[in-house]
Order: sequence, then structure tokens, then C-alpha cells
Amino acid sequence: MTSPSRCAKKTTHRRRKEARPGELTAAALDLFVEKGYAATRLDDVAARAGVSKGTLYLYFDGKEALFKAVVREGILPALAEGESLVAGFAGNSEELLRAVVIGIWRLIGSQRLGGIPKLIFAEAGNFPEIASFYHEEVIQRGTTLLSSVIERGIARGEFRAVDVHVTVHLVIAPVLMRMIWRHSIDCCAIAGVTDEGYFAEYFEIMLRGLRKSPSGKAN
Amino acid sequence: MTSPSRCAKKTTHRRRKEARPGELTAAALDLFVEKGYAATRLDDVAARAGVSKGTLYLYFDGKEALFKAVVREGILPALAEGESLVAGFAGNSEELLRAVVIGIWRLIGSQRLGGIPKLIFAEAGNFPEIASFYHEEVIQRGTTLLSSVIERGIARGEFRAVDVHVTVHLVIAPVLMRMIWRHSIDCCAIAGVTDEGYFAEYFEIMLRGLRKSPSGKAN
Amino acid sequence: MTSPSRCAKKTTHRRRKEARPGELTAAALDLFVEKGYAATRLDDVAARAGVSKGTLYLYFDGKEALFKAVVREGILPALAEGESLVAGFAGNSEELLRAVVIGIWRLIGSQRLGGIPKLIFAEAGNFPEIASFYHEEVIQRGTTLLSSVIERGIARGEFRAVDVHVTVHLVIAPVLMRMIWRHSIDCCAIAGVTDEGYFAEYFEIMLRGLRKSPSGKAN
Amino acid sequence: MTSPSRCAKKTTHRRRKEARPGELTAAALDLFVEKGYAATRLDDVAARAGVSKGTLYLYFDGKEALFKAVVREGILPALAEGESLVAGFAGNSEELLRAVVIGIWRLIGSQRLGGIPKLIFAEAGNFPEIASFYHEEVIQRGTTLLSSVIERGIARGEFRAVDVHVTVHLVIAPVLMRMIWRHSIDCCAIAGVTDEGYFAEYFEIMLRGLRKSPSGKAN
DNA sequence: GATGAATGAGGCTTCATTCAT
DNA sequence: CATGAATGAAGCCTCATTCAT
Repeated sequence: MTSPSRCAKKTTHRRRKEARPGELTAAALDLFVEKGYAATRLDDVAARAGVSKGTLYLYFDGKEALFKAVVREGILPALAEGESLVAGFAGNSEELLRAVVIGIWRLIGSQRLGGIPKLIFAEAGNFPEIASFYHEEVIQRGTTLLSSVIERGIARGEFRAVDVHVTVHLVIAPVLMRMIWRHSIDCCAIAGVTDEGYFAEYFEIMLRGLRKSPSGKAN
Repeated sequence: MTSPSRCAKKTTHRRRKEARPGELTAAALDLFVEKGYAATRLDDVAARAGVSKGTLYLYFDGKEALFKAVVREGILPALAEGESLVAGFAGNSEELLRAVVIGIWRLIGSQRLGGIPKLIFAEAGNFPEIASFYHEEVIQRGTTLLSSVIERGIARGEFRAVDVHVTVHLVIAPVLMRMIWRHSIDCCAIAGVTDEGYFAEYFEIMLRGLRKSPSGKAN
Repeated sequence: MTSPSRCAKKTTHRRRKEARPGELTAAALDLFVEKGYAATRLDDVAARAGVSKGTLYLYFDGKEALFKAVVREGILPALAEGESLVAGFAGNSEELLRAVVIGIWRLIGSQRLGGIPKLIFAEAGNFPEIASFYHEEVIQRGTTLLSSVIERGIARGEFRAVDVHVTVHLVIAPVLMRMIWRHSIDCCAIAGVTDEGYFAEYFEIMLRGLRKSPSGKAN
Repeated sequence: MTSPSRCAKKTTHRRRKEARPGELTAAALDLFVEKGYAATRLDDVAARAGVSKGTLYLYFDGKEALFKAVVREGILPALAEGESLVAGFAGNSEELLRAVVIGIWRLIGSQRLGGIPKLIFAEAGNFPEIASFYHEEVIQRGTTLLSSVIERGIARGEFRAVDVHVTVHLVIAPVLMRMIWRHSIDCCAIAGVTDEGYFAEYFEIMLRGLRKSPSGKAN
């Protein structure tokens, strides 16, 4: 008789309350990716999550906070996974680069989250707060992650002494563009190609481009 | 009658009138590229073109029609210029690829027009008509152009027997991403790199990735 | 059983329950005075009273009822206190006037209750019922009180034969305005003056204005 | 034939445009005084002025700007008139004080503008920008104005050596309270008194309170 | 043709009120 | 009794579009 009824009484309520943020970010991700940030109406997000417009404000301070939550929930775990992958990786750097890129694609690019970069590129100019948030939380971490892979390859004598900063961008560009293509124009032309086909050729070209000459000659 | 520009005022007036649509699309291009579609106000477009908001409606049916005109007028001349550049090249395929990419960058990427791809990718979902127009008029022609370069290289034994369709996308991705970065987030991180530095590393990696092995072994 | 406050928990609980309305109106008084009626959120009232928003509705029908309760509960006790102070004064009328005004200030003006007049004046238009209640319960009684003081002074030959009705308002105006200033704008400019400094000059001017000419001539 | 048609053509339009701000501030004054600042809806202001909600924003940046315009248009001219009255006044200071107070009442207190002080006192806490605007533009100027009158009286040996800062507030309090009473509670009790009756007793008391003793004794 | 004043639908956000637990 | 999640009606403000001049 201490108070078991108290726990039971609120289970449904509580369960709802705990599930709501996730339901809302899921609905928001769908709409942000589909329509873009500015064109997504919070009314629609709420409706898709099956709640009223006011309820959304019980869980998020507003549109911007909702978007940040979507990014934090979706992208940051993927980055963390990438970081832990790099930290504990024992194989050669080619394999590491493959693992990291494939991981990014599997966790982000091939999911609905893959629509986020397009949205960021398109609307960063109008939402400086979001742009700087994304830059600090995602781009810098991602860049650092890839840089560490390239640098590892150079340090171990597996990759040429490339300009790391530029190379990071060259390496990630085809990955980002495939995300963009998946979520906008040109769906048929290149999205018709399987991930396997795309990334097989991608790695073939990139790794040939990065590897030290097999002859062992300098550079 | 000394200078042609000093003709009777009626001529000036008329020239003015005929120039209006172009002045409006030019102003609109600037703003669409800078702010995106939704955030561009027609007030601002009209003000930048030096006319009143009402006047804009004399030449375009509305915001959507203006947007379409901007893309059409911006892309087609650039495309034509790009194609004329490539026609009749005589050197080896590496040099041809360099010439084509550099040409695209010089004529489009480094110009205001370089903001168009970002626009298209961002708004394709909301303007299917624009998307299909762009796909047919630009992407297919551009893809064909690049395909011919790759195929030429393979045919001449200069490039490996890559999957041409995929490779075209891999080759163009870093060029498109550099356009996008120039016009959105991450301006400092990568846009701080000079075009020379960026494309030097780009060609180094891409061409090593495409070239047949120096040993002359197959593939 | 050592201290009475340490009785059985049931008593505490019950006392709690009976104290709730008072705790709520106290919290509401603070916030209404600080922010005004419209800007006071029931969320904040409930939070300050340490209960949930729903609980507030167990004791009051809504915001309007709460506001009325605040005014009623805040003013009536103060009025009673003021009246008991005045009853049975024996000195001259100058001293009586001083005692009454100082009493009003000490019991009301300098307390949280001093914010009530501002509230009333501001919201009377929106709450006619409050206005008439306040008029009958407070203003008339207060006016009567002050009138009796002025009339006493006139009857005893201490004050000039002023228009009593008007003079009551002239006498109370600087007291009310000091309450208002304490609770709104101009806090620094005049609230920086001490009560002593303010009321010293107030009595000097008012009593010179009320006294019969020292020469003893009529009026 | 230079371009008289141009002037004529737009007369109606222009006349409207020039009249609009005044129509809007007049409507706004009515509603602000009647309902208070926060409770006044811009929809209603626009409707009372006979325009749509959007039109209001062609002339004012928002609610706050509209309110400031109301104050600037209504109160500042009265203050300026008071200032010029003081600057060029030749009579004795009693007459000057009478003239200034009567002027304030005639230009502000007895008009709809007389509802503004109540509104400011009631809502200053919630709109700091408006509070500081009003403090700087109205209260400080008004205080300075009255101070100069009191100081003039003291300097000319007409008034006692009162604490000027406090006295200014004591002098203005019955004027402000009469404005407040006119626009909220107690309409009958004191507003039933004529302005003449009210201010006659006001001046009688205040001036007796301020005057040097007729005997010529110090203070 | 050109203007720019006017419109009104629609978006984000707030908050008094309700009700299932 | 008490809770607090949920609601939905407004309010402020923006801006694409229209139309009288």
C-alpha cells in the first residue's frame, strides 16, 4: 500500500510522454526532407505525429529546436559510431576508409536522414543559427573524422602525401552528391545504379587516387 | 547621333522595355541563389531591378514563373558555351577532361550561375516541371558530354575500363559540391582553398583513379 | 507530539488543503502586480504556489475568478486594518490626517498590497464587476474615512472650509500615485526618494494648503 | 503638357496615403485607451481605421511602433507647447503654474490622450522598450518642465524652498490621478465634479502649500 | 505600360482551459 | 484530490498578388 497505484496509474500517460518526442522528430524528419526547412509547416508535423499544434510546443521550443533535435537524434549517433570505428580500427587505411564511408552511407545516406544535407545546403543562408549549429555539430566533426582517416593512411605510408583538407572534401563530395541526387533531381539516372555499383567504382577511383604508387617510388 | 546610346529617348525607353525581363531575372537569380526560393521576396527582386513590384507582374505570371525563367535563362546559355568549348579537341583525354572541367568551372561554377545547381537540387521537389526541364536540358546533355570524354579515354587506352555512367557522376560530384559550398555553408572551410589548390588535388586523384596502371597491365 | 507542527501527517495534509486558496491568491497577487492581468500566466501562478496548473482549477473557475479573489482577499483585510487604526483618535486634526495617511502607507502602500490600486485602475474597464465591488467596498469607505477627517478639521476650526469631496481626492492622489510609481515606471526617479522625504514634503504642502491662515482671519 | 496629368492622376491615392497614418493612430488611440496596450488587437485597429490588417504594416513597423506614434503625435506637441509657454512667460510663478497645469489638462488630460498614462503605468513592466521610450520622451521632459516652474518660483521668492524633485511629483499627482479616474473606476464620484471645481481647490491647496508665508518670514 | 497602396490568407507561437489518469 | 498532457483559438506579422490610378 505504499503507492503501487501511482506507478500503474500513469503508465499510459507516461508512455505517451516518453514516446512523443520521437514521434515528433520522426514526423518532422519526413517533412523537412520532403519539403525543406522553411516550407515545412509545424501544423503538418503535428498532424503527421497525430497531435495538435500546441502539443509540439510542449516538447520543443519551436521550429528551430525541432530541427536541431532531428539532426542530433539522427546524425550525431552516426558520427559517434564512425568515431568509435576509427578509434578502434586495426586494419589498413584503405579498409578503414571503406568502413567509414560505407558506415556513413548505411546510417545516414541510405536513410531518410540522407535528405538533411540538401536541406542544410539550401537553407543555411536564411537560418544562420541552424547553419552554425550544423557546422559545429556535424561538419566539423565529420571533417575531423575523415581527416584522421586520411592522415592515418599517410602516416602509415599507405596514402600519398595529399593535401588533407582538400582531399577530405574531394572524398566526401561523391557521397554527399549521391544523397542529394536521391532526394531531388536525377533520381533515375544515377539512383538507378545500385549502391554496390556506385561505391565499387567510387572506391576504385578514390583509392587508386590516394594510394602510393605501387612501384614504391616517392609520392 | 554621336554615340548610339544617345539616340532619341524613345529608343532608350524601348530598349529599357525590352531589357526588363532580363534585368528582372538577373536580379532574381542573385536573390534566389543568395536566399533560396521561399525566402526571396518579390519586393526585393523588383527593388534590385529598379522597378516596382507591380511591374514584375507585367512580365511574369508570379513567383513560380519567375523562378522558372531564371533557371531557363541562366542555364541554357551556359550550357551552350560549355559545349562549344569542348567541340573539336585534339589532345589526349587527360587534357580534354581537364579542359572540360576547368571550362565548366570558369564559365559556370565561378560565376553567379554556379548558384543554380544548389537552387535546382533544393527546389526540384517543389517544381517537378523545372526538375524535368533541367534534367532533360542540362543533366542529360552534361552527362553525355562527360561520357564522351570518358569513353574517348577508354577507347584510346588512356583510361581504365570504368563504368562510364557511374564515373561521370563521380567525376562531376566534387565540381558540383564546390559550387554548392561556395553558395551555402562551409564557405570558410573549403572555399578558403583556392580554385587552383582544389582542382590540382582533384585532378591528381581523379586521373590517378582513371588512368590505366603505368605498368601497362590490363586494368 | 513535541511541537504542534509535528502532528500526524493527516493534519498537515488537511491544513495544506485549506491553505491552498490563500497560497494561490498570494502567488497571483505577486504576479498580477508585477506583470498585469493579461501578461500573468496561470502556469506561473500555479508554479509559484507550488501546485500544478490543473489544481488551480479545483479552487477557482478560471483566470477571471482568480483575479477577483485576489482583489477581494487583498483589499478587505487591509481596509479593516486601516479603519481600526483611525477609530478613537484624540489629538488634533493635523495629527489625525498624518496618522491616517501614514497608516494607509504603512499597511497598504508599502506592502505588496500597494500594487492593487494600479491593478484596479488598469483593469476596471475589463472587469465591471470588480470595479463596482471595489468602488463600493473600498473607495466609498476610504472616501468616507478621509472625509470624516477633513470635516473634523473644519468643524474644529483647524482646516479651511474646503470642498470636502474634492479635497479628499486631492489628498489621496499623491499617496495613490506613489503606490503606482512603486509598481511601474519611474521607479528610480521618485521611488529613489525615501518615504520620509516624500511624505514630509507632502504633509508640509497639504497641511499648509488646508490650515486656516495663521493670522486667524476667516479662511 | 509637361506632366500635370501625373499630379492629378494620383491625387486620390496620395491623399489616402498621407491621411492613413493619422487615421490609424486615431483608431489606435481609441482602442489603446479603451482596452489597454496588450489587449488591443491590431485587427481591431485596422478595422476601425477602415483598412485591412496588412495595410497597417505599410505605415508602422508593428504594434510598438504604432503606440509610439500615438504618443509622439498626441503628447509631445502638448509638452512642446508647455515648454514654449514657460520659456516666454512674464507673469508671476503662481500664474505660470496655473497656466502649465491647465494647459496639460486641456491638451492631454481632458482629451482621449488622458487615457495614456494609465496604460503606461499598467503595462510598463511588460514592455520595457515602451517604458523607456515613454520615460525619456515624456516623463523626463515633463518633470523638467514642472521643475523649471517650481525653481522659478523659488528663485523669484514666490515659493518656499521646497524639495523640487519631490514637489514636482506631488504637484502632478492629482492631475494624473484625475486622468486615471476619468478612464477607469470612480467615474461618478470625482468625475462628477467639474474641472473648474476640481482645479480651483487643487490650486488653492497647492499654492497655499507652495507660497512663502505672507508674513515674509523665512521659509 | 508603370506604379505602389491595399489586401488577406497563412505561418509561428502563446496560453487559458479541459480531462484522462 | 491532484496531476500535467493535450487542445485549439487567437494574436502578431509576412508577403504574393491585385487593381485603381
